[in-house]
Amino acid sequence: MPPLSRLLSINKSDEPPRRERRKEARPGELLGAALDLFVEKGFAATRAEEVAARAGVSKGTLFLYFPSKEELFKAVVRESITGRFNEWNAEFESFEGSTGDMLRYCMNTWWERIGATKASGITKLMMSEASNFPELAIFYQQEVMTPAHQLIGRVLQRGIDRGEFRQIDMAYAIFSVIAPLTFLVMWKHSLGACQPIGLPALVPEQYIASQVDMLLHGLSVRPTNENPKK
Amino acid sequence: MPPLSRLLSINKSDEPPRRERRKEARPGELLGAALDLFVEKGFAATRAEEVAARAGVSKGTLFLYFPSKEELFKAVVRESITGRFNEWNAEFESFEGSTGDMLRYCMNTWWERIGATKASGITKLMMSEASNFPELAIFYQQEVMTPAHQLIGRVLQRGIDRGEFRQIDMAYAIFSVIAPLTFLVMWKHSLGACQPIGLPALVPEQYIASQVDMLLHGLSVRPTNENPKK
Amino acid sequence: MPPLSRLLSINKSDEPPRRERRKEARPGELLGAALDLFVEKGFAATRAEEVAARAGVSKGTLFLYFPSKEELFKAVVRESITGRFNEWNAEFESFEGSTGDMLRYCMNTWWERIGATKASGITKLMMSEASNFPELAIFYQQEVMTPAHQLIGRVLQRGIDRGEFRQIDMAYAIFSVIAPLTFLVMWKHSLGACQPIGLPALVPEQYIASQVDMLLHGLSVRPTNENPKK
Amino acid sequence: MPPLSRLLSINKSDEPPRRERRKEARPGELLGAALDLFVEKGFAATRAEEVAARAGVSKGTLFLYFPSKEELFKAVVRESITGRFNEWNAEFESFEGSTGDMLRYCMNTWWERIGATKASGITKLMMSEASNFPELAIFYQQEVMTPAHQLIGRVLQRGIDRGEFRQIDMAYAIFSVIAPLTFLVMWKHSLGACQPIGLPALVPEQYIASQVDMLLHGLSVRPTNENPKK
DNA sequence: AATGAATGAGTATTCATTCAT
DNA sequence: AATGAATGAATACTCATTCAT
Repeated sequence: MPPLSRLLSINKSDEPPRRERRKEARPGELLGAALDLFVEKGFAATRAEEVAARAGVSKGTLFLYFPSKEELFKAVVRESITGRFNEWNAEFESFEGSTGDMLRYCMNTWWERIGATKASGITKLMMSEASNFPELAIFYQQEVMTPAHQLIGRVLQRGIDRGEFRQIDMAYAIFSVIAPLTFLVMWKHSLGACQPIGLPALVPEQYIASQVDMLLHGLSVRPTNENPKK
Repeated sequence: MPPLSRLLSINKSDEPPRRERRKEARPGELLGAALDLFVEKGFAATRAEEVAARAGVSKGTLFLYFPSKEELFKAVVRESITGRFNEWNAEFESFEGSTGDMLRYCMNTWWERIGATKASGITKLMMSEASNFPELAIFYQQEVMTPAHQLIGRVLQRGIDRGEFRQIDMAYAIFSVIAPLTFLVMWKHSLGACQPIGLPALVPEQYIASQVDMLLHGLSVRPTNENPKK
Repeated sequence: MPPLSRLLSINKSDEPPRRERRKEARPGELLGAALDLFVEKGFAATRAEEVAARAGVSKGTLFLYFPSKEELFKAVVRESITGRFNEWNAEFESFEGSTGDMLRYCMNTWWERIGATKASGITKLMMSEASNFPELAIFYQQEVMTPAHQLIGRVLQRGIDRGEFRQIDMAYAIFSVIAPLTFLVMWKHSLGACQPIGLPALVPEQYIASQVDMLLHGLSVRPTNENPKK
Repeated sequence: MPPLSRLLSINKSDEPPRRERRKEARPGELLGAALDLFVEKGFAATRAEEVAARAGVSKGTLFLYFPSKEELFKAVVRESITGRFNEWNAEFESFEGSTGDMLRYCMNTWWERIGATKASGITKLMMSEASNFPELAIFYQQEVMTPAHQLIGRVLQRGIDRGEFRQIDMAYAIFSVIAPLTFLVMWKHSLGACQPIGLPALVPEQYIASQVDMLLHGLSVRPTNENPKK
């Protein structure tokens, strides 16, 4: 049944809608727009039409590529995860130099490749929506968190083995790397965008430098004078 | 008008809402139920009827106390934030002992009073919903983050002044306290609930102990052998 | 989130919408309206809002009582079927008189109780939508067609046993009763409503009288002069 | 322009549509596919893309031949109805033999040429969709029902005139021929496809034989012993 | 005060139809 | 002529909010 407005030849504006054919590019454009909006507003508060509009297509086109909003969400998460650790593992396998430098390089590189890009939104997304998408949360744990733990664990172990780092409880020490980075992206995607006037903004590079500095001090083998009684 | 203690009762414990009818308790029960659900599912994905049901009242009653779902959300945040730092400031003003012990006490106490209780959900909420409620985010920054920064800043400064901690960039060092604690509540309320089988669970007390340990090492005045070239 | 028009207090007409509370009566009213519309336009072409409007309620109310349009359809069919044959079986069990009279009474009564009422629409519905609702079609076969076959079969057998009717192939003879009645309701709900000008309308009572007459002639024991060679 | 025989090909057989590309056959294949689907699912529940797919062409091609789904429906009905009675009238005009045989031949032939073929779907369609397409219903009445009435009327009148049939109310007696045949196609296209296990299936040829038998008995001139009191 | 039936704007999704290729 | 990507009006369904009881 043709829409009434079309039968009556009603055209609100002079510019006809652009009907570009970009089948190859569509999914990527839609995933990008969806990532932006899901990160910014959350899954439930993001309207499908908004995603389509930001990707420059109509509502219908979105559903041409993703069968439902939920599948779109899953695709957004999977897209940003797929095959990200393989390259990293190789890269750090061949790293030469002190493990301290390695850790610093590791965290700075993470910022450049993940933290500073849209991909960091995935972390925000999962933290915010995990309980609404339990299967995805487990998938994320397996595909992202576990490999990340392993990679960091290997770096720390290298430092200990080479006598650069002190003995630590590895399972929890890993969080000393993960926590500040995770906090950074959460901050960037939430309160960081609502900086109240008067407070100095958090500069990511400086934040990371400070965290690395504190971490390397914390891992150093020299005894501290802190808590001598303990 | 319900007594303030009732209104604030959601901060005190995790005990499930009582289904017995105590008229004066209604707003508090609703706020408690709302906090639970908003934290778990987000603002948009939480249905008003669900909140009412969990509070043991009917849908209509919810709107008797709160004019809209949005106002309910704001009330949840505001109630949970109200003046927590006055007592804390006083408490730590009178603290005697090493600043290291003070910092450890500080972080452990935060876990007992905030992190382990429903109140920690507010942090999760604000991180997740900040961009949907910018005014609340600014309110949160002013009422929670800024006082927290100041309190932590004062503790760290005490350590430096007393020669216990090394010289650091205060603005960023504060994040070395805030980041791990914030990460903990985010984790607890999101991915931590979706532990994939086979991985060891994160035990909050041990996590905090580890973070404190690393932090105090990182703040210690002794030089490290890390990056001797630098 | 309150609808914008309500926040702005836009009221298009002076008469406020009637908010009658009629929980008991709603399902019946909705089923009645749905039967009308499904019969008239088919399942797919009937809009849920239309059903609600004809029942004098809003869209939302419909879904308060029936979880989906499909469930509404099923309820419509089931409602018109439930416990219809019990009374009939008893009634005809106690019939006294010739079986011819019985059959005439049977078909006239069917018209009064079913054919002339909205219930006849169910037959039209099932004939039109059977392949869209296969499970319902089977349900209808079991709950309506099979009992009807049995009832008619018992009547015809009575006539044969009493020597009033000739020997016939019972399985197919039953259709000599069912077919004309089914045709009548199909006609009434379809082409009968589109009588082209100039043609005489089909008067149900006369149609049934004619069919009964033909049927009883057809069942009579006297030999016919038709097809003597056969 | 495809030859008429192609356009009408849907009336001739039930053979599945050929997927090989014969450009000239497109409209016919589309009409065939459309008839199948409209009959099976109804107009509203049939998707244009499905019709195209079954005809082995793309969605766009359908609208190349038919300006809208509604026009496609009308074309399906019109094509299937076109002039069928001229040949029949001539055929039966020249029939020799008893009118009983004529009527039997007539009904059997109808089954072979119409009832057993896809063309019978048109009857199902009109019965189901008449109220959604009143103009088509009137068209159908004029082109199919009225000629059919006249043809049957002439046959019955021949029997009466020749003393083979008893006096009857012609207008209604005609329905004694039409009703069982119409019922048969409705059954075949609806509930007949949902035979519940355990029940014997309706065999069309036997059904027709039974109906003819009953009809000829009913039309016979010999008095019956039925209702002697009346 | 409390209830829960009723409302209707809003949203995901479908699908007839268009049009660039 | 044919394709199928793109469109957007239409529709089922949800849920915050209202209000008669």
